[in-house]
Amino acid sequence: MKDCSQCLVRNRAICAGLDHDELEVLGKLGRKQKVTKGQTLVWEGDDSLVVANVIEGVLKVSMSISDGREQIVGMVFSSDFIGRPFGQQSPYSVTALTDAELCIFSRAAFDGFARQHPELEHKLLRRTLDELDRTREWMLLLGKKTATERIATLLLEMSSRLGETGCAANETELNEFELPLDRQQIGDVLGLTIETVSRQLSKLKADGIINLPDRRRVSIQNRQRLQNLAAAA
Amino acid sequence: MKDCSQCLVRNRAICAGLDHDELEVLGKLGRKQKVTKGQTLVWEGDDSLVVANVIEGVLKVSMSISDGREQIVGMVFSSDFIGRPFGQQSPYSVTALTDAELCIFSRAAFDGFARQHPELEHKLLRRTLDELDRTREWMLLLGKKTATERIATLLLEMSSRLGETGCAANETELNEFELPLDRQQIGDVLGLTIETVSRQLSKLKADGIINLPDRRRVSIQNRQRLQNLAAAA
DNA sequence: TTGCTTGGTTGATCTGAATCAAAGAGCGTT
DNA sequence: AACGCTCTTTGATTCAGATCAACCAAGCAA
Repeated sequence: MKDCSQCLVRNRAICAGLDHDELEVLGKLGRKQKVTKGQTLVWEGDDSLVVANVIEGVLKVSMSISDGREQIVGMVFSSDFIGRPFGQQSPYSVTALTDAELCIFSRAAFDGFARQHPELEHKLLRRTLDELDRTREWMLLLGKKTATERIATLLLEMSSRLGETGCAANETELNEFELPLDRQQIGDVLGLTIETVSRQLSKLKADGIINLPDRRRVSIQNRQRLQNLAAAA
Repeated sequence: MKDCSQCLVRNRAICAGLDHDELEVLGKLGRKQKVTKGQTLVWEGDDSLVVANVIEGVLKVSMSISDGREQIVGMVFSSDFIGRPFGQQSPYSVTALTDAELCIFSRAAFDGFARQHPELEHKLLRRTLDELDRTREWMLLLGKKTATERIATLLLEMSSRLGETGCAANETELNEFELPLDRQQIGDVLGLTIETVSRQLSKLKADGIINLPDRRRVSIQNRQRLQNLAAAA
């Protein structure tokens, strides 16, 4: 890697907080890599060979049953961490939903570096705890929420996570954004079929709560009503 | 705390690996506490004041929607860690499913100790990563599996987790065990109603796959068929 | 212009699990 | 042994979302 100090996610990824020398060592272990939309970086069940920071783009984390049913179990955004450190196999696949740019490390090398840099492990721990919280929130959605509640929750979550910039002064809830998911993928996140997703979105549009300028764009017309529908905890 | 060296989970909990002096310091921060079945230790949304190691017993981690719908998002067994370190609020409740014995720490004190003991944080990180894997596996269940598959998966999971002793030479898959959950709670783990749970269990019994000696006991008669029904990934 | 492809919508019908309703079964108390 | 309690099972009915089946719209190639 050329120069971590110029990295787009320098202050938001887990490498933030490392000093100049440490960054130099870590930088030698990693390499920048572009992946294209649809490309799978890690396959469920395969040896866990790489981990990475996301510099730019959105990826999905998914698990599936042998007959083809698939569930998206996580979404990874700019500055987030990808992969399964300290584990022989990856229990899930990681696939790019948009073109993306990553900072990739061999898992073994990263594990070794991490064990020697408590500050890095601490950041990774905090991130993992946050991810666990989000995942549990999603379990509540999958176990107990109705189709309408699920769609509303997803739109609000995307509005919020796509608006994150890492800069505390600049946390926006976007009112218009481009979904990094097609209808099938929305279904795979929410535990619904493509038809149900489509119907629910059409309903929200008919009710004037959202607008759908094109296949991928969503514009929130009435956030309050959307929040009511999401049946927040 | 009197003496960590005598602790039942000495070699399995996250404190394993600390040396004598460290253990003494940590021991002074913690206290043993018994909780009775049904008692709630941490309330969803409240300040995260305590964390703990489970010495003995089983607890549930749950989240709910304001109208009362509840989802169990995790189960905690002997030697597991409870609570939300490094966070102001706890996003979930923790409630004892059986009488239990805990080793409790104030969250703030534990956070401080952890930050100064990388080995402890490392153990906590590994545990959190494992818990995240299990949680994602459960998302697949909630999003995509049928009622039959869910019940079969739960029975196999309980058989395996109740059989864990921490001693690698002694990992058993129990063929008969006592469920720490009543029917309602099974429903709350699986995203099903109590009636569906009851019907599915009756069906498995009628098919000779399991036996139900009493309300809480389960005895697996044909593990292979149960595994087939679970539709493993 | 036509045809083809991919992704999305809409309608009709079906079904697995929820809901509604009523019995049982086990158990401690009097 | 009769009562009240909680938990569980079983049966009848309903319904949200799945499935099956057209159809539509945008992009693009020839």
